[in-house]
Amino acid sequence: MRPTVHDIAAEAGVSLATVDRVLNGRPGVRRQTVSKVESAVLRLGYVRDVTAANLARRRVYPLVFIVPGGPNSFMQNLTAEIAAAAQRSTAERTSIRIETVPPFDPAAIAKALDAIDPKAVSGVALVATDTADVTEAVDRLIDHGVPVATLVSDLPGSRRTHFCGIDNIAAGRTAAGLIGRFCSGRPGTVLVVAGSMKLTDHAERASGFAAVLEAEFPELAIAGPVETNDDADKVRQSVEKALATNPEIVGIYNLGAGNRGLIEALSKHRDRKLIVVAHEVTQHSRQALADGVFDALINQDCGHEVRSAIRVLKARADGLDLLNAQERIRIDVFLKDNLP
Amino acid sequence: MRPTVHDIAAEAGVSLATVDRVLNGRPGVRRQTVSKVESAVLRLGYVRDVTAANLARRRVYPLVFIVPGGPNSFMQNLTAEIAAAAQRSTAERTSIRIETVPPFDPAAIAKALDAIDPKAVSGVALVATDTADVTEAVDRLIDHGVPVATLVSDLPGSRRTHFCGIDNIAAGRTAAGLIGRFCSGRPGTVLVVAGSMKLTDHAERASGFAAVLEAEFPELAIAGPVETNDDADKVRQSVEKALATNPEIVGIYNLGAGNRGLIEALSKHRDRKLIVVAHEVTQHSRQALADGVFDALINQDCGHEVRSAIRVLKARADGLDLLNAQERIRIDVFLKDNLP
DNA sequence: CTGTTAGCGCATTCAA
DNA sequence: TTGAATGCGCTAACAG
Repeated sequence: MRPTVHDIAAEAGVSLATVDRVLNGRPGVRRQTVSKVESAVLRLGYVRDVTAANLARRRVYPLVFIVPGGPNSFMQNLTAEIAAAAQRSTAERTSIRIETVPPFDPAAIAKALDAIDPKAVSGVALVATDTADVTEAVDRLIDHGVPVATLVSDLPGSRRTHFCGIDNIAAGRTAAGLIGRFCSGRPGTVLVVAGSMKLTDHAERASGFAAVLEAEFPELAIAGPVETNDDADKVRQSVEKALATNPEIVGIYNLGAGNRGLIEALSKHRDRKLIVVAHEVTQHSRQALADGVFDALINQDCGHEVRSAIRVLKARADGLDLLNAQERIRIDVFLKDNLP
Repeated sequence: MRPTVHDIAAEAGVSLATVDRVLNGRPGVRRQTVSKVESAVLRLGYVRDVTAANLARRRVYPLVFIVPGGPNSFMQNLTAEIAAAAQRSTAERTSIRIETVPPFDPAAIAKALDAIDPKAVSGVALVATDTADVTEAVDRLIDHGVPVATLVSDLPGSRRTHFCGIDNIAAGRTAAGLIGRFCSGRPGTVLVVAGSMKLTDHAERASGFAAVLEAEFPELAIAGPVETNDDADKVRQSVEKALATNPEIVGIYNLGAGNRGLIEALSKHRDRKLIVVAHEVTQHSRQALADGVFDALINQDCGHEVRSAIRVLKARADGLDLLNAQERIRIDVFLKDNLP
């Protein structure tokens, strides 16, 4: 039978209320008494029953998610996953608010962060752009004691609590390994398409990609990265132009969004046998992979990211520690053979 | 404020105890009264607070895990993950017993299953061999109302509650896609090495592999599968013999265990530039991938599998439903670039 | 068949 | 600075 607060109280020769004060670090207890309780806790190996505590205190965790709006399919999936988590909120004792901000608008993110009342919230998660205003707004929340998790794209300069996303350098390296091997020694150029180098995830993918391609596949050169702000039309135009002007291109790595544009551009060049790797499984990219238009997709499970963010923020709000292995977001590699 | 049992009692004009009887489907309540309560539940949109219920009834979930012993690194990792989960048992209200049985011994598994007292257990998980005795023993437990989850390798002929593992056909297909593309058109033979075709996971991988290789890479023939009972020595001998006698071999797919033996055999043939794909990240396979001895590894996250099994069995014991997306075990594809 | 009552393990008034 | 008493939402004796 595991010990309860009653056992501690008896063992320490104090009342329930005093035990509770010590356990929760509340003031108004003599040094002497504190250590009496603490040693009783140690002696009996007491661990608090969190569910009972949450019941007694009627705890709910008000959480805010800040995500970019716009046509980006991945972000729409992400938002849907947050909404799904919000549906489960009573069972999980959470209360989730989704705040949509315009895409690629650091000021809007900073403003949304600053509008949050630190006392009314037990955690914040956001898809960040790596800019000074956002970093500062995040650190302000941290200073007010609010746990902040970055989602999908990290904010390395900040003091954010946790990053819920993949290792994007490794993702870029993986893309290079795949393209390099699929090209099987054929020399040429690989076009790299990105959304914005101001996004940490994009910048990291580009650097990981370049590192491996240079080191292991010297026969392949890199063109770009061209920046498209994740706009499908710009992606289409950029790729069409590159394919028209550069006959050396043997592969394309789209490390950002806008796969729709890429697919359109490729539809006119089915004869060129390009090796194409892109990110995120969406309706369009899935079809392209199945059709052999894409050769591989690198994916992050945004459902996992959202669930992880919630677990991390809740745990942090209570000062509990978490299961690291469970929070590691995997770099999913999909060929058409293992598409779920 | 979400409604409680008190609200239901008031709304239905009955006592707390009666509400509880109806909610838990216990007998001894008039038809009339039952429907009064049920309609009150519907009207107020009541959902039970599971944590409070578990507190009141001091619920614990006694779980049994049956796993093969022996030198297989993957199974050792799996056992370690179960042990880690057992450490967390107080917080998760579980009580986990690990039962180790000799590897490749269906009778031992069946015996262990039959030794379980259905009344003393709320769920069972096992790594199954697909044989009649095991299938029947599983179905007997199911008949006694015990939820049973298969772990890693499924038991398709049984009425098991859930399979915690990867889609092994897709895993085999993926291996074929990888080997096929990495061979880049070079004709030859791929040696397939398996543990035992009596294991559903191995059989499924072999069939998925063959299907894709035949359909998409007609220049590649298949030799095998040779069965090794996951014994590293047998793997080494089989591979050495095949490499010595068959100069056509350009690739190897080890869909079972015993990677140590494979690595030893390959160490004498570094000049042959073989494409090698194997399963499961372990100490040895990880090193082989980093060294370029292996070209890719397909992995299943056994920590995830164990956590999933626990969630599934607990949910099933209470008749709750679960988050399917969270329980899908991914086919991890590792190149040396994304090895964690 | 139905209701009363006393907990589960913990937090929190309100007095002392 | 400390303690007694009450309640969180639910279950389970025990009566009636």
